[in-house]
Amino acid sequence: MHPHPAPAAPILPPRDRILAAARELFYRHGIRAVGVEAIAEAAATNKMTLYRHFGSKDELIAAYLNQLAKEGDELWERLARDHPADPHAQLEGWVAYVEDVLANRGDRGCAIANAAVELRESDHPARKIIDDYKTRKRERLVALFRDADYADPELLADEVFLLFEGARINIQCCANASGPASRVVGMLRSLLNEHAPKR
Amino acid sequence: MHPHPAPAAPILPPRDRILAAARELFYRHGIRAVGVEAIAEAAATNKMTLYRHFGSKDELIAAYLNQLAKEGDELWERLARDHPADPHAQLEGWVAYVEDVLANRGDRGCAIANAAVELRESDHPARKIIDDYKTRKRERLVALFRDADYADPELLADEVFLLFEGARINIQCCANASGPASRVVGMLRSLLNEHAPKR
DNA sequence: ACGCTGTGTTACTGAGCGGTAACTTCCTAT
DNA sequence: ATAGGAAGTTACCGCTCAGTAACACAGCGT
Repeated sequence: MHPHPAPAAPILPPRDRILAAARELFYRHGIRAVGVEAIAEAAATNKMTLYRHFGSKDELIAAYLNQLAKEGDELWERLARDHPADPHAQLEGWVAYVEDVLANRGDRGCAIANAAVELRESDHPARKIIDDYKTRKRERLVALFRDADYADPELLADEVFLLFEGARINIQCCANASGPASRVVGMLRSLLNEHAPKR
Repeated sequence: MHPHPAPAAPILPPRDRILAAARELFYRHGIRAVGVEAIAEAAATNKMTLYRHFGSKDELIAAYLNQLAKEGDELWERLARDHPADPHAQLEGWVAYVEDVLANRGDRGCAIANAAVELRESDHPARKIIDDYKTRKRERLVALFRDADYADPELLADEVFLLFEGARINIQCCANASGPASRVVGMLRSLLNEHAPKR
């Protein structure tokens, strides 16, 4: 009942509300399809406050993508923390995460990949965030396969990486939910087993 | 020198020029990023003529996607014609096509998949075209693997399909050209060999 | 009391968008 | 020769967009 610091206040500062609203709307309807006014309104605030925190829509987009990239990175850190010095378990944990993502009805694909499709200007501030994130993700997979003593970790990582990327883009092309994406987790597990290194 | 029917006239009727311009601009800059005025101008015509041939931008988008889908379908028909009753050769032909596509510098991914990302309204006329095309493509691959007597043609087709889709989306996320996509042709050939049926 | 800072509110600008009206020009079929 | 239709031209409508100005109002620490 303490009024001021509100231990777990349900009301966030405007900047966080704006970022949360942008995240929801950008992901659901697309970046170019959503105007700043709609975001401000969804954040229960107004355009002026939005522009005080983010100098332009492009900056807001960059902040949106930075947030997503940060959360993506945290997944890997969590995997490493939960299974220290056990790359096999980390790989399994990642596959479980993939399973979760693909099981989610109403998934609209990878928000970062979608942003790459929508933002094609090569000088857009978002491009570096996108490229860096995807490169980092691929390198994490390679490192994991290498640490797990798989032969040809680059090739295996690329294969696994592309299967997941393909699944998430294909979801958006098939109203039919029983498309190729529904089988990808099985493929991943098979790949891990088939190429399993010396045990 | 006959003036009228112009045997191989370099000047196409307006409708074709508009469609060609739309194709170029939509693919290069994105559908939402390009206005009808710019398309008309690039087609060396004007907005009125554009609207006489296509009732709205959405109809133009649909025509654009229909054209792409038709050309995609023609690839498969050409493969079947070039290698009649030889599904193995057809598969090899498809891989060669994939190799061509991925070797192309400045590739911006699958135009149809990109459209799926940009056009999320579930009632957009483009959605059906997109879904149908991707479903058809997947089924063609399945049929080809089945005809070629591969075991589990659905699984193999999905794997190959998703690898290609993943490669084309990933190209747009990596300024770095030596990304995972550069290895996908090798993966495809390995898959075809590894799972090769009784010869 | 004071000022400071962050927020809300309203109204506005200028540009670009999709789409249309009205008229002219030109080619072609008869 | 003439009429019809397709194409070009210009100007316009209404709307939405990103971004800004000016001002009012709060809470806060001093």
